Amino acid sequence: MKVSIVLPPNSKEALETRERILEIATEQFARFGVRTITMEDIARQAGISKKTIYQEYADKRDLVKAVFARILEEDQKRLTFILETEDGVIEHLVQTSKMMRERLSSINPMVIMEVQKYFPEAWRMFEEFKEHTIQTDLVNVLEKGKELGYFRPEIDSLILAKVRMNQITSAFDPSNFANPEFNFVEEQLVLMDHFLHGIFTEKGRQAYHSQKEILN
DNA sequence: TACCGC
DNA sequence: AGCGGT
Repeated sequence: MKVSIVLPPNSKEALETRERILEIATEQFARFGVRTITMEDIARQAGISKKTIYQEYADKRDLVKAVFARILEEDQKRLTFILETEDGVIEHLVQTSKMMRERLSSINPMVIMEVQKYFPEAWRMFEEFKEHTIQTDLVNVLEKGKELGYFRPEIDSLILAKVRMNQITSAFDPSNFANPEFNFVEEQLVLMDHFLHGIFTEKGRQAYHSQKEILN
């Protein structure tokens, strides 16, 4: 039996078709995987025809890329915004770990493997994001944190930014996912915590922990 | 919605 | 076989 999702008859068309497709795709891909969800599934849930989807997106790869691009963009905005506020270093760190937990635990880990394997262009976008945005962001936080006395003054921001990036990358290694014991989200959070405690001053450590109490 | 081809 | 694409 087919289950059809009935939407409010015309929820004001507040969302453009393109946007609706993107939202449904984002949610469905994250929950069930980019391979198990078909273009037809998305069309059905959106209450439109496949043809309409293909008017907005050239093909499935294009749609997967758009989904990823949007997630990355949103996260980036949230993070740079925090760092632009005065000080903001500690808030940025705690917010980052919160975002990672929320984001990663809402994504079926299988999706990560599928995208690496079957949607290399979308994966490439993620890698570029890592290499440019995350690295730049890290160097900025590290520098600012040093100036404000949260991190030990002798640390090399660029080297440590790269170390941190390698930690992130290593947790994404497909061989990890083969192990059922492996908790992807937990590993990322533990690695981040460990990294931070290696560079905190006492002031930084305390600020981090009290900020965590407040925000989490 | 039917259909093709991978 | 079933999905992407027409």
